[in-house]
Amino acid sequence: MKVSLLEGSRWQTCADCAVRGFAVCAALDKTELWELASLSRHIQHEQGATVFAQATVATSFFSVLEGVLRLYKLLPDGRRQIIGFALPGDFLGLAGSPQYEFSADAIGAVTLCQFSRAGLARFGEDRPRFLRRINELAGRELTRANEHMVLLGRRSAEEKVASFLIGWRDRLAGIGHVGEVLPLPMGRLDIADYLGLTIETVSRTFTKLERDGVIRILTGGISLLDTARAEALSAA
Amino acid sequence: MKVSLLEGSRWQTCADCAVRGFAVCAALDKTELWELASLSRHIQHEQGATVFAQATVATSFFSVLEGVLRLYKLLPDGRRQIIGFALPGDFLGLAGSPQYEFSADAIGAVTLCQFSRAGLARFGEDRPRFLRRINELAGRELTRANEHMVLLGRRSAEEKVASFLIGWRDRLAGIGHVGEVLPLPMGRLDIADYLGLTIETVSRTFTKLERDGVIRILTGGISLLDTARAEALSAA
DNA sequence: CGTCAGGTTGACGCGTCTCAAAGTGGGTGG
DNA sequence: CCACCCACTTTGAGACGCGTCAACCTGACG
Repeated sequence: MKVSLLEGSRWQTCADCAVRGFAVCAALDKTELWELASLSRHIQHEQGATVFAQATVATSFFSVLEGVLRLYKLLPDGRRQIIGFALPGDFLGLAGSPQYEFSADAIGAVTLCQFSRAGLARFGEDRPRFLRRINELAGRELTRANEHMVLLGRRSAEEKVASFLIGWRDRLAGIGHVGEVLPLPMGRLDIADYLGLTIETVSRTFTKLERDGVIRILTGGISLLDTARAEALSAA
Repeated sequence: MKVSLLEGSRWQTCADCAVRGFAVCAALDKTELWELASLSRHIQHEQGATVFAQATVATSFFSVLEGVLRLYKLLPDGRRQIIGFALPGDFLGLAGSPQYEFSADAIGAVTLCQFSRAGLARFGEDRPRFLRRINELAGRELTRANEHMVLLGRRSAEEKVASFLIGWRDRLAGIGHVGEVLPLPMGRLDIADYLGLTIETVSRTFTKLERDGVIRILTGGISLLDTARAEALSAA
């Protein structure tokens, strides 16, 4: 069974944008929205494409419209840490540094709303409501980062995988996903690099969770059989 | 040899505050500074005191004036992850959530500038310059968090310790610390919980680095003998 | 039906954790 | 001023979880 995620949504203008309700622009009124629209353009990337790379000049901000991206940092010797996955509504560029702090690439096809750094900075300069919105998103990101640190530093492999599944389920729920099947558009290697594990350990842990009746493994996703157990592991 | 850190600095008004140049208030002009001062009060905490605890109602924001705090999250079973150390100039409360996301306690004596949540929120509400300053600090914090994730997920014990030392050196340098001795006001257990290791592993790794001529261990700090080597380990 | 990328499984080794004991320095009270 | 105490740190020995290396499986696609 093939599991898909947020396919087929389309838009015409900012006002009826699919992520209007939870993206950066949620804070704006109609007039501002029009002005912002004039600063943005939609871009698409296909599976695997790199949207921007760590340490290159940060010329743009992005807001995700459709699809999922992996955000990661590389060590000189090639070790990779995925610091997060970006979903529709997520804003990229919060760090505000002149170079990108991490790389981002598309997992599956993605559609983004692109803004020039300078343009958006000028737009926001004197709009407290917009700035507060940015703060809100940054705060949320910071909270996620803090929880991720606990996961990476203090949890076992099994707890890591369970936390990831629960966290992913909750994020998808937050953008309106329903259904008893949890799509996992990223591969095992991405999950491993997100959790600070190897692909083999992730695979073994999935198998163990399935053997224990906590999940069922499907192609492209899983199904949570024993939610309580998974949540316990994830909180533990 | 006892190593001390930022002892003895005093202030009278916000205008000649010790952290005036790099705290939140750096963005404010004289008039605003006076208004902000009326919203704040100085508080002190002694060694080991908890300033605020995870999951309690977040009634205040804080700006660190003197001393060092550890910021940490606890798992139900007592495992602890230190997500960062707060130094003079650091602002606490960026997450903006109604409950504190983590606990903070004093390592040694600390002096803080305390603001009521509501008061500061009102103050900032319509001051873009202040909001942008908050954004800047949040961005910096986010960058640090991202790097911390790489450290926790993808580095060996030796690399972790070296990264910690280099990072700590740079942060102290950033607030004006000079001298060839690097003070470490936090204990080994704090370092372990910051790096996602056990105290024994941290201790062993310090010893190894000393044996290899990279550092010299002093009471309350270290001295970096082979900076290049330490930096190499830290970047690796 | 062959190919290929991604996923799974197994055997083994290593790095870090665990448990235990001894060392060290600062502070306190006699 | 010394002796004791206590928290913190260091060191050692052994166990174990996860990484490594290698082989095999599976499903999608041509």
